[in-house]
Amino acid sequence: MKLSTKGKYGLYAMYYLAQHAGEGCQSLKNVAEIGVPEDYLEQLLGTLRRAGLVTTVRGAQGGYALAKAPEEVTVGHIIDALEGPLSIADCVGDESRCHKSGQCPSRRVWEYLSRSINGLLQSITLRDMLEETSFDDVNRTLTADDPN
Amino acid sequence: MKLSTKGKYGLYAMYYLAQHAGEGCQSLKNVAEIGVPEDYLEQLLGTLRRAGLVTTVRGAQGGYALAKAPEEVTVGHIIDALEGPLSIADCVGDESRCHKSGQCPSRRVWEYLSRSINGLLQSITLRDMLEETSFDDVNRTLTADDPN
DNA sequence: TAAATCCCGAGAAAATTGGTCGGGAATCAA
DNA sequence: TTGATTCCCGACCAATTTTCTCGGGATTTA
Repeated sequence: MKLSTKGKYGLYAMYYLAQHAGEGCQSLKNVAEIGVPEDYLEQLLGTLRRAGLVTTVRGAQGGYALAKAPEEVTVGHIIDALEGPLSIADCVGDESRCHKSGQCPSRRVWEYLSRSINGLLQSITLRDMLEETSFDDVNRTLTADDPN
Repeated sequence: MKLSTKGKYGLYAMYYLAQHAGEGCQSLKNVAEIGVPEDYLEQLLGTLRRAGLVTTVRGAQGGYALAKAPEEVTVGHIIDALEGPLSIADCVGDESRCHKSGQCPSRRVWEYLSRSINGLLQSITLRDMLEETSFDDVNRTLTADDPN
């Protein structure tokens, strides 16, 4: 089980922008210094823009910047935008075969996991990353307010 | 972001075996009633056997059974076996570029997420699924004892 | 006008997933 | 012993997704 690099690349890029917030916008070429192919990164940043997470300025001296303050952007926002929402539901095979889908234990497990993982992802902001706190110290509660 | 069906199929199969524990072993054909193509399921069960999660009996009247009690098998065991361990680490690009990989905030996030999600997966057993308790009621702690 | 820079869609290459097939090996029952 | 049942295993393939590339267009600055 693994996450694709899309989400990882996206987080690197967003973190880069967070570090350089206040310095004006950063060109694609600058952001690509994090070690991602420019042409590919451009696509990802386009997606992040359409998701409302970054703003762009076109033309010379243009570039990318965070659309919100670092404390308002969570890891979950970034991953959702790039990889789509965590989806593990959808009963196996045709639904008709799945009578009592409401109580299906496997489904209940998936739903519980979805909620928990989403809560986890939503609990970490770019601000948290900028500060050097250890995440483990934080006593995070997993009460997901956006059950997906 | 999504889990593949492999893990889901595997969990269905293991749950089926848990439900029929004590009835002797179940043939592939029986297990396939959960709605998974037989030939494909056979592969998954083979993987689960090699992971030590199921035992098999060959020959007529043979079949599959849980290798351990339902309370000893976690969702994490099943998903690890079928999809490999949750891996989101591995610094982007060539390592050389990633000086101070020890403190890299993105890496710290991935590692924290890995530990948390693994803890979550390990906290649910087949026994939990057999009993109709709501997972949300359980106040689960996310202290992963196997940081992966 | 020229340079810088983002925007966008069309793909191509590689990896993964999901599924199929054919034959072999073990066991049981007649 | 023979045949039916059932698991075992490797090879293979189709579909999908991921990762990446390319070419040209639009916008802005100098």
